[in-house]
Amino acid sequence: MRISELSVVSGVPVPTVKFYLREGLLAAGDARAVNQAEYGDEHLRRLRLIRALTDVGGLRLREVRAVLAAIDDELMPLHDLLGVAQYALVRGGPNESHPPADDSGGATSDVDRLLAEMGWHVNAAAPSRRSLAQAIFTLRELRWDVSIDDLVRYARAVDDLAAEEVATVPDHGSRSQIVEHMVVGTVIFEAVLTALRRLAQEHHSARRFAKRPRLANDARR
Amino acid sequence: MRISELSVVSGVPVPTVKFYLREGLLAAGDARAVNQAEYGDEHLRRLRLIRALTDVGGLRLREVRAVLAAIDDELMPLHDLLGVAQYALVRGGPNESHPPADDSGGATSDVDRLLAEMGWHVNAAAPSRRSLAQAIFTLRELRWDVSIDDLVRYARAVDDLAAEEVATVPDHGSRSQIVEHMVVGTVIFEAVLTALRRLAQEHHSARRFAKRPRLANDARR
DNA sequence: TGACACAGATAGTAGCACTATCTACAGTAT
DNA sequence: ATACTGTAGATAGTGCTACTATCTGTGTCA
Repeated sequence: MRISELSVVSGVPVPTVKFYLREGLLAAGDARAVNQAEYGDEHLRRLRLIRALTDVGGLRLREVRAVLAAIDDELMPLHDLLGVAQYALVRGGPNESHPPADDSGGATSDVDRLLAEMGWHVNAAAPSRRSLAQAIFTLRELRWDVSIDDLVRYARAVDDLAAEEVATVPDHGSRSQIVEHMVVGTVIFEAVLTALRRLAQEHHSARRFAKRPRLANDARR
Repeated sequence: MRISELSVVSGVPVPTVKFYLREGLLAAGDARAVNQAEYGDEHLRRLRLIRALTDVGGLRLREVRAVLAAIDDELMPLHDLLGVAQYALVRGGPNESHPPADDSGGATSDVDRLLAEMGWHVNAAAPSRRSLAQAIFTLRELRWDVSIDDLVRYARAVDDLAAEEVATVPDHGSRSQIVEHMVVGTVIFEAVLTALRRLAQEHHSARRFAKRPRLANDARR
């Protein structure tokens, strides 16, 4: 497969493919001559993964790069991989410098209490701890009271889901397949979950706030 | 309150506050003289909301503007507001032009089937429909089979949550309070849910993949 | 009265994700 | 042999976003 064909089947413009090559997101093709290279299925697959992570997952290329590096790092233990993927994912990673966010409301300790309540054992440095604390802090700043019980309710809802997701990671197959499964599961199913929550909200919101329930096929806006 | 004080208590630099004023995200202060204006609590509150939406919710300013406009539009029916908020939220709104994404896998009709299965009545033009279909399509492109049953499992997990969220929207208080509640609930709790899912994943992943399970005196539920 | 803060305006910056163009060469069609 | 198209690799430029800097004229307050 030459670069133009790769471009056509993936839907990614040739200059962009070249850009990804330069950026090291995509391995170079098999050079046949000084101006000819051959690309295979693994290139197509990687390209699709990159676009899935950016378009659906909303990752930036820097984050995609970190995830791909973790996928390709044969030495990285499997149980570290999720952490790396998540670290790459969290909004406001090493770049966006959130201020230490004076935690006078005790959002951080609320997170600790929640984890204890749920029996979740999570690395103290897990970036999601900080995101969660930040979100709770922000809610309180907007005068929204969030109790541990509220959080527990949310936590229970995702607990089974997460357990099942982890359980469905295959234990056979090549390492790269397993790893890709975990990453895709983390990133893309997040989009799925978000979309579903919004659909559910719209349904319940319509039932509560709509004056007369419409014929249900009303395309407004 | 003068602009410098507003800046200090909100943690937003003065030039940025000025920028928001220019952009119409923040109402002008009460002018006392040609170079003096007074800002009140509502300015602080609005400023905090802007930062919450951008920092925690990950919205762009254009989207924030749309949400704020909806909040301030006294004529907009309450049950349309969630839609507007969501429309502003969806990745790839009017700007990022996703291709129609040749839906040969039938992701769109799967979404329809799922909605029927759940009994959810959702506007045909709801942007979340498209996001969900896009995510499903992407998963299948990555050779991940997603069944309706899988989706239903996810949907059930968020159904109760969404119902409760909608139920806790107060029916008293000023319109702007109600509206702000809905927006904050949609946007910020999404961040909460995401963080919780990742924490749960990390816990379950550690239990499965860590070589030696730790002392593990964790009574789950 | 003199240092300082402020409003409003214009201009500049940094980061991101591409996109365009150029050169030199290679394969293919005629 | 010659023209044409495609390609690798390099450098430079674009469009967008979210600020950030600086300037001017003015007002406040010690």
